[in-house]
Formats: sequence, C-alpha cells, structure tokens
Amino acid sequence: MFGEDLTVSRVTLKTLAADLGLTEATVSRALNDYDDIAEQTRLRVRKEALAQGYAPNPSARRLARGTAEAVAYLMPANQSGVSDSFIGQLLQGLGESLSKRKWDLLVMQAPAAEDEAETIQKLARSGTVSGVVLSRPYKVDKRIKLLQDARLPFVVHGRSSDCSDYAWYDVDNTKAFIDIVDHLVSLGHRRLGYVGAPSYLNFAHQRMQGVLQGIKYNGLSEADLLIEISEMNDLGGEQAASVMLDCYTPPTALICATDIQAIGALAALRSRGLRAGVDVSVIGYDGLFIGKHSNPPLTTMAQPLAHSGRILGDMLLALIDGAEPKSLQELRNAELVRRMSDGPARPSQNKP
Amino acid sequence: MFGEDLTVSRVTLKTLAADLGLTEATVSRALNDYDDIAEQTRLRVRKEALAQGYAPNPSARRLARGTAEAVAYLMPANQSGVSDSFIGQLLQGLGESLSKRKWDLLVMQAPAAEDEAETIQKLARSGTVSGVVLSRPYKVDKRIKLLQDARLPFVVHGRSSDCSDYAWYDVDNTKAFIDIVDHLVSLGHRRLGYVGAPSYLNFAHQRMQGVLQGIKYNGLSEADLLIEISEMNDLGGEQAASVMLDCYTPPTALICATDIQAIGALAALRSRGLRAGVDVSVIGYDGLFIGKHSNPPLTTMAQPLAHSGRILGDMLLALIDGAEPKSLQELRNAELVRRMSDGPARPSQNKP
DNA sequence: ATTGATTCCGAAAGCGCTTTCGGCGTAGCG
DNA sequence: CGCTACGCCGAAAGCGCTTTCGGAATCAAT
Repeated sequence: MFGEDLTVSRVTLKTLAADLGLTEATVSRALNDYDDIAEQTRLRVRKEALAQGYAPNPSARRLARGTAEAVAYLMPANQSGVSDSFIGQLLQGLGESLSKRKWDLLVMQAPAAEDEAETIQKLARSGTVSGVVLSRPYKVDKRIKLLQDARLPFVVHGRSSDCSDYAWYDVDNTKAFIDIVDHLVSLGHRRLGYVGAPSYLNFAHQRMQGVLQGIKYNGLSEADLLIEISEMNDLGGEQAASVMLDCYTPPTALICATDIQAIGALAALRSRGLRAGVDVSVIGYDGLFIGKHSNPPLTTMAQPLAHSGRILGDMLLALIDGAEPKSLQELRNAELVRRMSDGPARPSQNKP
Repeated sequence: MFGEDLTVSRVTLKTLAADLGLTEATVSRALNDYDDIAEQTRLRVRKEALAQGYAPNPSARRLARGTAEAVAYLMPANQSGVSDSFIGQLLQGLGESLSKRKWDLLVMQAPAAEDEAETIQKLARSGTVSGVVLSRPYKVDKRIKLLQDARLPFVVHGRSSDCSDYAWYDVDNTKAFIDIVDHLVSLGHRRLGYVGAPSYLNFAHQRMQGVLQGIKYNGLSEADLLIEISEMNDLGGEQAASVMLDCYTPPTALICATDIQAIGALAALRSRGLRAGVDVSVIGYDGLFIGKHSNPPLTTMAQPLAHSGRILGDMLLALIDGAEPKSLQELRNAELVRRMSDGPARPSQNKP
C-alpha cells in the first residue's frame, strides 16, 4: 500500500545545493534575496526549491540567526469556569499580524498561578520567543516586572495600575463606567447597585473607580451606591444582585462589571418577578454576543475587540523592531449599546 | 538606572561547563539524566544550573535531537463571524497535556481556505512540529490526506466521512440527533423542522443523517420533515426557522444543528408571538453556556468537551510515540439537557 | 596591457545543543 | 600482580542553517 520509500529523506539545503551544483551558502543567500546573487541563479534556485518542495528547518534557522521568530500569548488562567470567547478572536488577529513575517504564535499558560514567574523566566532565558502578549493584567502584576527585567519585548492587553513604562492596548474602563452612571442618572436613577469583579484584576479596579467617580460627578453620595463583589460568572452575578435586590431600599439600577455577571443579575430579577428595563435597569460591560439573546436583551458597554489581536500583534512587532514602549500605548473607548434591560426609573421607586 | 551590563550574555551550556570545570557534553548529560554521570557531579551541575538560571535553547536542542518538541493546533477558519468559545477550553486542555513533556503548543491558521494545503505541506516538510490537531473536518477533507502523505502524526477533533485510517475524537452526532427525534416524537410531535448547517462540514452531515434516520425509525415519512440549511449563526437560524414557521403546515418542533442557530430560532418564534416549549418546541446542540440564559432557556444536546483538549493531546502524544492510529479513535455520546424550549405537542396542532 | 572596481560565488566558522565513541582511572577478579 | 570490568568523563562530530570573508572571474577605466 505504502510502497514508496518510508524514509522520507528531507530535502535540506545540502541536498538542494548538491542537486544544483552550488554550495549551501549560495542557495541560502539566493533564497533569502541577498543582492550578491546573480538574478539568473536566484531564479534557478527558487525554481528547484519549489519543485522539490523545500522548506527550511526553522530550528536551524533560528539557531543560526539567533532569533526566535515566534511570540507567545500568555493565556489567562481560566479562573471562573467560563470559557472566554474572545480568545479565539484574539488569536486569530495575532496570527494574521504575525503571518506577515511568517512568525509562529505559541500559546502558553502557567501550570499554576505561583508558577507564572518561573514560566516567564524560562521563556525569557531560553529565547523560545522574541516577544510576549500578556492578557488581563493584575492591579500590580509581577509578570510585567519580570518581563521588563528579562528585557523581553511584550505588550499588554489591558493595563496594570502603573502602566507608564510599557506598551499596552486597553479600553478606557473608567470612562466607560462613568458613562454608564451618567446614562442611568439621566434616566432618573438615584439609587444604584454595582456588581463588581475581584479587584486584583486591574480592569475590575478601573471599572469600580469609574462607578465611584460617576457617582461623585453626578452629585450623588456613596450612600446611594450599593456594592457587591462577585466571581466573574453568571452565578456570582445572580447572587450579588440578589443581595442588593433583597435589601431594604434596593437600587433601581444595577451596573455589572461584566456581561456574564449581568446575565446572572437578569436571572435574579426574573426569579423575583421583576422586569429588567422596567422595574430595575441592568447594564453590563463587554458587548458579548450572548447579550443579544438574553432575557431581556442586555444593554451593555461594548468594547471594541474586533481587531485587538491584530493591533497587539503589530505593536509587538514594532516593539521588537526597536520602537519605544511608551510610544505604543493605545486607549479606546467603549460604546453604549442600548437593548432592553435599561429604562427610566419609576417615579414611585425613588420615594419609598 | 539600568546600570548593569546591557549585554545580558545568556548562560549557555558552554559557560555553564566552563564555570563548573566540565565539558559541555558532561553537563548536557547530567542535565538530561544520563546514567553514565556520577550522582555527585549530577547534583553539582543541577545546582549550578539552577543558580545561574540556565534554560536550554530550544532551537539548538531541537536541531540536535531532530525533533520538534511542539505540536500545532490548526484553528478552524472563523466562517460565520461567531467566535467559537470552545477554542479557549480546547487550547487549555491541549496545553495541559503537552506540558507534561514541556512541549510547545502553537496555533496556526491558513491565510485563506485555498492556502490550507500549502500551509500543511510547509508544516510537514519544515519539521516545525511533530504533530497536529485538526478541528472540524470537512466531509471529505484534503487536509487529512495531506497529513497522511506527509507522515505527520495528527489527530482530528471530529471525523471526516472516511475515518477508518486515522486517530480521532468525536461525539456521535448521528446518535445524538436520532435521540432528539425520539424525544420529540415521544412528546407527541409528528411534524418536524430541521435547521441544518452547511453539509461540507461533516458534523453537519452526520447530524442531518441522524434526523433522517430518526424520522425513519419512528415511522414518520420524509414528508413530515421540513429542512432548511442556514449559516451557523443566530441570523441564519432565525431566517431558516422563519421560513418553516411561515409555511402552510408549520412544524411543531424545530431541531437545530447548533445552539447558535437554535438561539436564532427562538428569536423567530418570539417575533411571531409563539411560545417556545409551548407552541413550538426548539432543541439545539452543543450545550453552550448561552443556552442557559436564552429566552426561554434552551433545551439542547450537550456534548462533552470538558476534557476534549486533554484527550486530544494525549492521543497525539501516544501517536507520536508510535501508537496505531486506528487504536486511537474515541466516540462519546451527547446528553440531552432539558430546559424550557421543548414540550409536548399541542393536540390541536397535529390535526389542521 | 595594467590597474581598480565590480559581480558573483565558495570556504569556513559558528549558532547551542546532543550523542557516539573512546579512554582514563579505579575497582574487582583470579 | 596482571587481568578484565566498570564507572565516569572528554573529544569530536554533527543537526541545518546563516553570514562573514575572501577570491576568482569579469568589466571598465587609465
């Protein structure tokens, strides 16, 4: 059946050169467009290489060139069981960006949180990759310092609290949540609830700050704001919302740190016979697809992550080429997508 | 500020050996647990390596060993705009499996569908990876033949129509959809609608076959089944469902190839004032998180992809170690998760 | 015709690691 | 005491590619 020779003897530079009556050096330079190769032989070499299906061994090339020609994406630890649907998009964008140079994209994740330091140091010292994309930084993130110390180029999707010294791409979380508060206040809401996320994640911290600032800007006091921190999944959101809805003077509007939590909050409303968008407003953040089909459809701040992968990839490439990290910091704005879960405060509610 | 030497002069085997007064060969063997190294020097070497933070250069090692120590995950082309949320989980599982050998995981995607052949051949010939994970095969999938011809070990997540000769991990799609039909028939439904997916994807073909067989087994005729093929997103599902609902004798139950399409079907019901689970039953497939929070919550066949990544990784590793592909074929069953979108057929409906 | 500048290619070293082979020294055997 | 037998390590080749350097041609210029 497989009658051909089983030793698929790779075609290497050496065999190619031999077949062409040239040396490996010449073939290599011809294939890499050096300008000290005659046009004619360059063509001859290319043709033969194509005919034989030659593909250079990346390990050998990397070793000789001393560069990794690859970058790593550090997957965030799946902390709450909810699979992050954005990872696919992000990787796709990164891949597109890297394919321009035919670089490889590898994904890594630390076996455990405490191994992250070691993972990064190994990564840096071994020269496995020439750059790293970091996702979802903590408020103070040791990984960033490690990468800096290792002098390994990296870009962060998000920002840690001290973000002056490195390259990042982020959405203005604080502004987004100020906007949410503004929106709700303009709808007449005066008593708000915030379903937050664990604040060691810096985006969670930023969002909470946004809510707090929004309260202040709108002349409300902190007494007008209930806060519950929950895990970043539907159950967490449901529980946090329940606590607030069951208190003596419940909020008329719920702001949620993430859409997933907002989805949970909607469930809490339903189980109490409350109508989202009528009795209580709920606003999420992320702009997830799921929000279009929740019950009712979720009003949310949508963050633009359509091309975030590509942008991060391009940034990283620029960085590796020597660009200043500080010149590669990009802040985008989220946008309010009104669906059905928000509405004007009911007059009666504010005067218990 | 950065007063230290900027040339971070890597610590290599050579420097390590020099510092230890040994040769590179000895150090290498000590680190790789060869048994012709004295226990005492092995310890001494390990200690020094750890102290200096030595990490071997993977390119050099791979070149010398002649193995890639890495596998690739071929990302499915994002065909319908909906990000696949399972990718994150899959990659995580794969990563766990590979980390046992400290292998790398790289993700690749062909720039365009027609470039897939070239991408795979380059992959095989260059020796970039020693194995490949393929997702979502087509009914007849050229990529599989390419991988076979290239003698590159690979495992498929799913099956193509001729799947006898390679390793795969799949869910019994056909059985799942037979079960769905059985379930609906037992609820009294006699007129069914099927919202299908493009049948060049083999899982779509399998699911349709399941529906067809289910019809037959239950003594229904093909006239009792309406079929609409749509894109695999919510809009496609909504449109397909609309067509069937608007016909003269609409089905009393809708079977959808994927949850995403089922979600769309629910929207079609709502916009017609029909109650899912009461007026018309809707059943999806996948067991996506989103179905828990749709309106109403979606009854679905949940496929077990919790550990699919790990399983695929382990299979691939076994394959690379020389296992027979045919011995690595695993078929799982999906499980009906009843939520709110299905219910008994209304007596009046079956006699127009 | 001599020189100098070009053009194009070969020779060779080297990237950092692995692995085979051989040899030194010490222990065990008769 | 001489022999083999190990245990342990060094020497060296080699993985497949890149890149510097130099040299043989060819060409133009004097």
